[in-house]
Amino acid sequence: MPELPEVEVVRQSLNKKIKKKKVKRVIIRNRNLRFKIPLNFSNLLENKKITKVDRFSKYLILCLCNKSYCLIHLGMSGTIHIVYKNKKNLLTNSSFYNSPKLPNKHNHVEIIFKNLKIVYNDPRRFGFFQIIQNSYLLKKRFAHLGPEPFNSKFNLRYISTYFKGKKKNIKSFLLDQNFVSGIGNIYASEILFLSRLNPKKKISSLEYQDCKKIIINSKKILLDAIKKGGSSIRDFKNLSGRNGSFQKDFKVYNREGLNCKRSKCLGIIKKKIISNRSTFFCNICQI
DNA sequence: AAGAGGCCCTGATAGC
DNA sequence: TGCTATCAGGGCCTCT
Repeated sequence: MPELPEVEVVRQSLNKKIKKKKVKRVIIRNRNLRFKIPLNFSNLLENKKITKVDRFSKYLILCLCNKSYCLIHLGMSGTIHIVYKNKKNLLTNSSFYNSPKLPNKHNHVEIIFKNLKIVYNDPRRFGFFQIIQNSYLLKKRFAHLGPEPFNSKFNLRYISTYFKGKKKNIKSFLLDQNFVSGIGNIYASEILFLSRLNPKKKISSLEYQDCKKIIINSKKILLDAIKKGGSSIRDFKNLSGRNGSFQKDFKVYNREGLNCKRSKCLGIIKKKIISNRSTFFCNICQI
């Protein structure tokens, strides 16, 4: 489900709902996620105020009033649902009518506040929760991750330094979170289409202009996706149960066999497995 | 060190 | 209807 834009959309709505609210109670329904939720997890959250909801890359960060942090990663299939406690609220809140029915299977964690609770659901269990004790450890936790595309550190000098001595194709670098963090399989294909670059192209053959395009278009695609509420393929919805709409803007992802959307291009979208993931590109305008 | 590949897990869908 | 195979938006680990 979630690449940086989807996680950012969740962060924004979550921040509105739980910022400055105190965690009353935490219920663990199922500890089994990528990392097993530790027995003292509830204790570390209960009675703490959420100062704000932050994000880095694809990680949600609940900032707690005692300067510790609760990391949430949604993995491939993690979703967060919001449930209002008060039935009157339910009936008057318009978002209620758009809300998906709360799934009853694969709910792992419920974080309960005074008027509402958030429920974490994750069928594939690739997501996780993790408490980080302080900002130093938080920094350390993210130390292996490259800059987000929005960061000014993601520049030409950085890219050429990083590419030195490496030989893979450009698609696998966009997916490499050590190189640049936040881009996933969907947006990697879209960024390369916009840059007119073949995903199989080796980084050694990239020109100065190509790298420039990658920098600009990474920001562009992700920002555009955030603005449109993310991409809703499968079950991604924001907390109000609304779909994002960026999937309508996909130029190549999931469009195998269809015509290229670039004006006057007569190409057909092809699908190839690159770095173990489906990759989509136009066979004519992406050289 | 870099790169390829496998693995964690469940569910939806396609094909027989 | 029911079986099996394949695929899915992430990230970590091991082996060469």
